[in-house]
Amino acid sequence: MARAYDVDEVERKWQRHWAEEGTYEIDNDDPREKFYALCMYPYPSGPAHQGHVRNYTFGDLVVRYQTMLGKGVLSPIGFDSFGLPAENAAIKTGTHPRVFTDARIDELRASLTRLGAVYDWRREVHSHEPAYIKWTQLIFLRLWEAGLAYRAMAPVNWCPGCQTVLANEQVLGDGTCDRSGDVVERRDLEQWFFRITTYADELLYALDDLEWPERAKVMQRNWIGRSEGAEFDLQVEGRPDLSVRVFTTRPDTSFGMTYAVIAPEHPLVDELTTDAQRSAVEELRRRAAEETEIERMAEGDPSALDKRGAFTGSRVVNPFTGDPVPVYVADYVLMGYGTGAIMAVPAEDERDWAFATLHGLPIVRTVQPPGDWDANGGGAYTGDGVKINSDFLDGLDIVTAKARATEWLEERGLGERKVNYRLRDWLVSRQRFWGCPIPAVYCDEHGVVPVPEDQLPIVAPDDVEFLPTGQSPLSFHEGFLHTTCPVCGGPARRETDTMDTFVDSSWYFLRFCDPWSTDRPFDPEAARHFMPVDQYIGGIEHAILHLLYARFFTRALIDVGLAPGVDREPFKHYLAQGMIRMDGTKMSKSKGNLIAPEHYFDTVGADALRLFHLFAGPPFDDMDWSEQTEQVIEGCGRFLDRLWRTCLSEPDLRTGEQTDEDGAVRRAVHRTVADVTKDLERWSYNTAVAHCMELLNTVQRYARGSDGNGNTAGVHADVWNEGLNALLSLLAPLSPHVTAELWERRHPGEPSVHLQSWPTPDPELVRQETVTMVVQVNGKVRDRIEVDAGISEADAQEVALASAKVIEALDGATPTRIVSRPPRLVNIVV
RNA sequence: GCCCGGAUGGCGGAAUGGCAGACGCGGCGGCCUCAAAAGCCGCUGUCCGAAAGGGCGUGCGGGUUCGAGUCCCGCUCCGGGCACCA
Repeated sequence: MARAYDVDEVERKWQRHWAEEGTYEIDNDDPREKFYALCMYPYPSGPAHQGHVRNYTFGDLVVRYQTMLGKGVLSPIGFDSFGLPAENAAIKTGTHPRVFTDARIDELRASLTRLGAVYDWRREVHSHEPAYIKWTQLIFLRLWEAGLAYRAMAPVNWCPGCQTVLANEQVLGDGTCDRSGDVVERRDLEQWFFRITTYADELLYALDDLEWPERAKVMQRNWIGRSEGAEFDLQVEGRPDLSVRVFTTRPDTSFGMTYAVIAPEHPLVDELTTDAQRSAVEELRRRAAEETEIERMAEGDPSALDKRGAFTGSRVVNPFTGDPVPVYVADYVLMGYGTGAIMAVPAEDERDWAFATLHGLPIVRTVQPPGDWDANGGGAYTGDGVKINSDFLDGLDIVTAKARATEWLEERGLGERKVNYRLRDWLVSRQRFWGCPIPAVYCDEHGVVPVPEDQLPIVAPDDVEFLPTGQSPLSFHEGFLHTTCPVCGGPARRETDTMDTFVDSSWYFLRFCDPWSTDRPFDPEAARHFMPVDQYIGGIEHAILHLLYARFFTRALIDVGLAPGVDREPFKHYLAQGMIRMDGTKMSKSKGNLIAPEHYFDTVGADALRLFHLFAGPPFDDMDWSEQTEQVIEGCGRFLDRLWRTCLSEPDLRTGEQTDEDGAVRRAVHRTVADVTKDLERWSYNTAVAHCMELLNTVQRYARGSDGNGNTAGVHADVWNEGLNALLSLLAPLSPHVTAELWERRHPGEPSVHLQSWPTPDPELVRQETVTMVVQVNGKVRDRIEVDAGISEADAQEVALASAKVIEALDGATPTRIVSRPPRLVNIVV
């Protein structure tokens, strides 16, 4: 595509200029009102792909726009540089993960620069650098000290193909590994956890005030999964010393409990199992233990599950009725939630209903279902209704009955109100090399002991062997492994596990506020100044994990004293950018290479590619990369060519009095300024581009009229300059290179367009003078009449009724009603 | 199964309850040119009509309203999230 200007030369010139001038560097004591613009820092995977381009184009637009608004914008960037791909590459090729990663960082940094994205590069951080590791480890120690980090036995995901433990997020919905496709196994290992559950309620309730996309908030709410109910003891029949505690969200249904269930892993299974039942129970437990996720899923959908279970031989007493009911062991009850035991009420719970019918257990309804319920298939009824068969609860609605039943338990000291969460503590141990080492040592005498802070950072040695053994290479490195106990000085062994990389990304935005700090993770004053992030941009795939962890971490850092006074919510606005798809699927790497941004930087240039990403559709929507995409990108290049030619054209300019056409063009200019400003404020980037295109069309038509073939009075110098200046300003955050170049050529020696103030529209000119008034008869448009924008209701009606087209449409009928919305519309109803 | 989104020309997409289809892509026609490319101008929802003009039209069926792409109720299809959490 032949271009109107040397795109490559212009873009490189300005990229160099911004870097040399330090235009977007900001000091911590900057006096301007702050604005913190942040894109999720990327995992360095090599040159940018189109997903990056989209993300960082949105972010850069915000940085430049807010700067022109006069804010002191903090625009940092860094790299999420720990992670499995680098370690896998090391196993495969022998290259050290750091060498591999540093090379990928250089590539991605170069891509971002070519995109024209601007940052305060002095603040760049890499999560694998000792200067960052040190503080991640210190934070770990402080959380440990505060009881927010602890060690416990836990089942973990083990991938036999990768020979390593996986993070939960690396296990797909069907229980397979997202890299190798192998079925993930469960293993019990002692692991490190962060006590995120302490903050469950706060993390839940604070969501209400966040300006986030609703679906992201809903995902977090579901993930936290708060449920209110009651917990109480079921006395084991004939065993006054033994009871089973259960949790229920439906204490109102207690009179309908016809059996109880405990999880196969429940500690009381052995005690409750009679000799006669032992072999059946053992068989069930064995199967449950061996069972993998995928095998359980294969049983079918939950509603039709074979509710496998075995009778223990014991009975417990229903405290409400005094009746004994049988206790079963069944794998549909999970040890990890609630108490690992339930009262089963088949009439009001679908799972219990399925189990009860399969095992021939009685069913007692305690809520009156609708009259046609059983006729329409029946089953468990979980809706609202009147309580029945429930003694003192009879006649009540469910909400009242729940409260009454809970009170009844509390009065008798049998149980109490209880809130449970689906959210579990965050398992942070990883049996990997390429992550932040956990700063702990094991001493035979003193157990697990924290590494003293003055010994940080603990950095992994370079001379390790990368083998797919399923253990961190650190555990074979004698020099690293052996140390001394900080308490007694005796021989001790280092922790060889590293931290989940989500730990690194849970506080990087705080480090950005003060990346130079050498005596603490960051200066709280700097964090107080810049936090919270005013605009956070990144993929919705991080809606739960990263965003939840970061919200937890910010609170935890405040509470352990590392960030006093900092806002407890790190991200005020979150723009969840949509994914780029090809053929309806998420982009694969091989396909992604075909549309590599570098190719477009070389051909149409970064400005046109940016404009395309902004123009293609709403930023939160997924985008299909199709055959047509190429042509749309070229269209964006054509637009910039026209901009170039128009800005540098030299029509004959006149001065003096302005004509009506001059006035019309001026009004178009000011309306565009108003429209684009509004669009940028509401993230409607595609319409902002459209409005700029419209204005260029208007200005071009205006100029062309003066070429001799139009019927205008020619181009007025003031109108011409006002129009082009506004257009270049409005486009500056969108296509920064070409606008900077054109501005410089039109205003030699003056400050760059990027240092100009964002234009403000003249309200007088934004207001329309005349408006096309629509006249409807019975809601159908019959005429369009140009009227004064300030027309009165009476005049509007008069004009409407005088219209020949309206008279014809009325055909002599008398209006029964006239709805007037001057100056836009009059609707005549007959 | 449950919970969110979404459905508008050939395509991407615009439209505070008030002119549906802005802007762009593609297509058609024209100008320029020896010719092509580039550029420029015009047309481009659909049906009827030579035209003027008119009918119909925002997934489907109802409703509210003077007026519905927009609000309400009931579906269909597509996308996403969660799926034995008691």
